[in-house]
Amino acid sequence: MHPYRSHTCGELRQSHAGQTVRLSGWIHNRRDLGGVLFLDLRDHYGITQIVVPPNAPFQDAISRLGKETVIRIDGAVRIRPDGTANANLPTGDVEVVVAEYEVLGTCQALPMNIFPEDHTPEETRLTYRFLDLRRSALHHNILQRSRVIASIRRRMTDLGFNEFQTPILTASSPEGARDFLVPSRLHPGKFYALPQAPQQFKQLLMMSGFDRYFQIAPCFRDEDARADRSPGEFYQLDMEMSFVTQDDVFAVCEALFPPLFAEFQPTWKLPLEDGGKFPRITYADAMLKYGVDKPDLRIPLEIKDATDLFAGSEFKAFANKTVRVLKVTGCADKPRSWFDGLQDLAKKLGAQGLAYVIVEEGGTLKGPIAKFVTPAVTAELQARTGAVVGDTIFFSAHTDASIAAGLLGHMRNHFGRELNLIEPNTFRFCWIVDFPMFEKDPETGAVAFSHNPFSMPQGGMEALLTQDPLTIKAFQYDIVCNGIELSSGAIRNHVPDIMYKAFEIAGYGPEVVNDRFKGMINAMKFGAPPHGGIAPGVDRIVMLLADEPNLREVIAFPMNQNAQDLLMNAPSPVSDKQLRDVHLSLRKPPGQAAAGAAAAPASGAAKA
RNA sequence: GGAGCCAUAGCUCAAUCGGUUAGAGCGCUGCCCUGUCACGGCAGAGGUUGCGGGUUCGAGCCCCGUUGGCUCCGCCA
Repeated sequence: MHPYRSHTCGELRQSHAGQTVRLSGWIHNRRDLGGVLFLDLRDHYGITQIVVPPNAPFQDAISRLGKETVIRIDGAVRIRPDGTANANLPTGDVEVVVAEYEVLGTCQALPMNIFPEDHTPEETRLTYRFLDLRRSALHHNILQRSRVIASIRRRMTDLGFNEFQTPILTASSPEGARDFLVPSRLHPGKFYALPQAPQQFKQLLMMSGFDRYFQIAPCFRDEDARADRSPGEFYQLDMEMSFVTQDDVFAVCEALFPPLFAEFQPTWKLPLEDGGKFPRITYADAMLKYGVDKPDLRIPLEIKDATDLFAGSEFKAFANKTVRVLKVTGCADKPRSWFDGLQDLAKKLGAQGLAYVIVEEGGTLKGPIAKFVTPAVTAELQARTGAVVGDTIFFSAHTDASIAAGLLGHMRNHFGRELNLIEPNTFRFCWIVDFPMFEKDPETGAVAFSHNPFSMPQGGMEALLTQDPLTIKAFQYDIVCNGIELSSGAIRNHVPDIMYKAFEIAGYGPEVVNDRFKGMINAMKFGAPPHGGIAPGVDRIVMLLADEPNLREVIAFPMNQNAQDLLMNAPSPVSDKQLRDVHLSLRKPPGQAAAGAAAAPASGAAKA
């Protein structure tokens, strides 16, 4: 017989009755009735009830084993007595009467309960992640992640894509997020960088003639964390295609995502437009109607412009500023404290406050700024927003249109949650298209790339030569689902002259392009195909499919908000020898780092 | 870099307006219990209320500072 098991803990049924079996697993729970003792034995596959009979010589010893001890048991499968089956367990019709057992792994006092799965501080969960991962909720999420990725690979292959690997140690990129740097031992003073994305490599693969590329690609960016943004590293479903238009890229995503999401969340609604397409919203429209470039379309609220209504107003807070309004139903009867809370939230977001009026009988307005709104403007506001008696109209005004829009964008999401307006159990996808190619750097006022410098400007060279750069749009697009930016992509610029010109507009001479994008600009001069792609975030896809609000719930070993791995204790100091090897000295060694460095050789020795 | 919230037993939480010996459930230890499945019952151990300072006759509670965590802003081509 196998030393550990003949069956798994999720396997036994009535048909196994009478067989002698061997099971191994964790002691999940224990019910000691004095005479008879029940153990729930758990492994990856399930839970099986083990019975220790009253006359067993080892009953006292086995009853003292703590939860999460790993044991092996031998025993006979039998059908449970009438009325004692457990319908909640797949194995609940049977039990195993233990004849012999062996402890395979002892367990100390636990820092957290595996069962029942009560709330535990995240710091504890991350420090003891291997315990957290045993709990069914997280265990299931991680397994689901594995299945989602397997499904993605199968679907991408079926769509004609080939999977490639690209380097992890590569060159630092001049734009974008901060790089993680890796010092070179062989080249003193030089550094590798971990890729922020395999952007140039995938384009080079297209120029190498491979036509359809994908990769479940690790990406590294040294930026601060958010609930939907892991610090340091994350995975993208990176893809790129040759000889395609924007519509061709969209078609691939529309063939991939709806069936993928239906596979893993089959009961949820996934509304699509005719032909199975995602709605397309221009960047400008999204900023106007939703105040963000990643609108949550499950929330049935829409922002309207009211700039013209207050253009010459005597109300200085609104006059000659961009004014946006948001009608909200169902909050007029909220107490004053609720509206005060909104003021605090608005201030937190950097606004002066959040002006509002409530529509009353007869079309009059109530509220702190009601006296500044003339009857004519009131009528027009009601017409534009559709506000009726009992509705509240919120205002946002700023000289910078995007700030005015942004405040109501945040408030729109806030109201969605607060007033329970979010359409339940639904995935609302959309495309955001026509992103601007350039934007004004708010600090320097200079023209800079707005997103990806490798995107093809709409209108090509002619647009670059004739248009105001700030009006040029790019073939640059995002997929958004339920207010989460799943991915961004673009049709790339494959024409060297247009590339040089675009960089010139952004303030970089040809020598910069030649130096920093040497491989790619070179490849573009030797017959580059038109190409484009997109890179949906795998972690965010799994987060949506698992219906989790936080990325850490779908990552096996995540870092905390401060980019620390509490389980592996990273980052950590290194020894002086390691630093010397890579020609580094610490600029400002803090006291604790010096102490840690002294201890490092010991851990190094342990490894060897 | 900045803001908000949080920090009480191993874990989840409570402790009235600042007032007697800081409580309960889970877990742990011991005992009882022959059909439980979140088993039940009895008893017990377990606390520098994150840390430092202050106000006060008296601080878990108020004030200041600090550390850590989460969320958000900046940042994320």
